[in-house]
Amino acid sequence: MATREIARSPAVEDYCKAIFTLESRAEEPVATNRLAERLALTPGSVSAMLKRLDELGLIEHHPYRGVRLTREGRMVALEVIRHHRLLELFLSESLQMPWDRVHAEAEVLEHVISEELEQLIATKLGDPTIDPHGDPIPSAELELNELETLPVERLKEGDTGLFVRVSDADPEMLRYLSERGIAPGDRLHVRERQPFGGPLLVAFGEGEDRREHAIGGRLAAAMRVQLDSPEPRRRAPA
Amino acid sequence: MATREIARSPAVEDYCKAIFTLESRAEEPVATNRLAERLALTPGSVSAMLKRLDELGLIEHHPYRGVRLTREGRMVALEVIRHHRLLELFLSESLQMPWDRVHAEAEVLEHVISEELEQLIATKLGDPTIDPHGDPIPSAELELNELETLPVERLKEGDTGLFVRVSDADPEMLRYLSERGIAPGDRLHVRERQPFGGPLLVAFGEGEDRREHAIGGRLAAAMRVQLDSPEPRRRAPA
DNA sequence: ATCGAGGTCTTGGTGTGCCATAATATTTGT
DNA sequence: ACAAATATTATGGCACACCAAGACCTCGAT
Repeated sequence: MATREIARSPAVEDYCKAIFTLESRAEEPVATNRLAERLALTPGSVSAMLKRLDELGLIEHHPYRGVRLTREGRMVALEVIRHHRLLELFLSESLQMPWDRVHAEAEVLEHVISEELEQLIATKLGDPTIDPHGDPIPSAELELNELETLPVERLKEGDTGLFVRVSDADPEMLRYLSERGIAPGDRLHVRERQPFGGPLLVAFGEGEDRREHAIGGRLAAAMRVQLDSPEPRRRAPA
Repeated sequence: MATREIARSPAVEDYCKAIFTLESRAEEPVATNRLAERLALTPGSVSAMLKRLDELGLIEHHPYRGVRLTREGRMVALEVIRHHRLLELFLSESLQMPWDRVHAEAEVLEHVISEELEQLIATKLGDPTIDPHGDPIPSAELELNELETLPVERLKEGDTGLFVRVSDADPEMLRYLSERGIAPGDRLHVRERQPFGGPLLVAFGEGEDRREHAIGGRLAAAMRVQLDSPEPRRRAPA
């Protein structure tokens, strides 16, 4: 029952990666339609592929019930995610590629770099643990430690914390943030929360650099924060 | 009649690249079998693909007569070769990947890097003109200037010159050379030429570093030299 | 100069991976 | 219990490879 090395096409890897991230957002098995949506494919195509992945032993597919990764499938996903995030950091750090472009480039490269190149890049970067968007990088042994974070939209007035992470998927958003000098690692402080699902007024940075910005909409959902006072919080926004 | 950007799969690019290099070794159009051999495919597969490439306007295929690149096809080839050689240099220079491994890695990466990444790499390396094996790198405008070189096997006793280039295709060979401290850029001097197609005794380097090696067989064909006295020479070996 | 023989090349039929669309099946909410 | 939402199967297409069969070319012997 050795790990099967066959049939690891870009498509297969993309499916595993997508299932992995959808799986870690919710406890239930992943639905075909969610997957189709995320991969920008038709449900029919996805259904067919799921059958194959099941036969390959990468997922467990219970028809009409959804899908879960096997241990093996999870390894594939983590491997690819490690590649992706190392590449993002590498492109941004070593080649000065702008923040908002590294994602698209890494999306392709992640499927083709050798283990040896992965290793060289990791070493060159000093075995980093987070990428430029604040996403944690799985270790060489494929251990991933996610930290507990909240999206900005769930913060309350007076909350302080560290802006740690932002989805890398939308270049527009990243450009918006970097134009305003906001980046993961910044301290933040919620000054005011407007009612009716409106934006939050948030101060970023400290001392001289301190600047206020209104954060709302999809942006407030994509930006994630590590709270100073880790007081537990329920699902629903205030 | 704008340059058609469609249908540039890795396979298509590999065909163009292979045709390009075969074409530049001989004046006649490239034969299907040569191509099949170089790409490690069956002639049948190649034949089918050549038909497609012709329809795409990348080659001119005269059935049973061989194949030539069009201007457009040549551009595709040069673009990929530029990628390949920049990547080789980058991997070797910026990431310390050993000389004999960069080729295989570049072989895959060359098809997937964006124009922007190409640009960043070129800039980082200072717009280099030769790669670590001494192969010239096409400019951003896809101009390639090959220098006149002779394989070591065609040198005569007493010849001196610069070892400028070695085929990147055989890692064994590259490892052999680097173990002995021989690399493109070394000066060389032919001490003795053994008869009956035997090896040549060649001194590399100068002063302290000077060392003699016997070079023969496929190695003597793969290593190329820029002669000090560019006295013209005929085809056949002495 | 003609006629094979043998190498070279192309064609045709297949298979695989991955996608699409359309028709069909299953589950779910009311 | 049935419409709506969700998922699956069936069928087809495209890219790209393989093998086997047949077409074409060349060259040497007559």
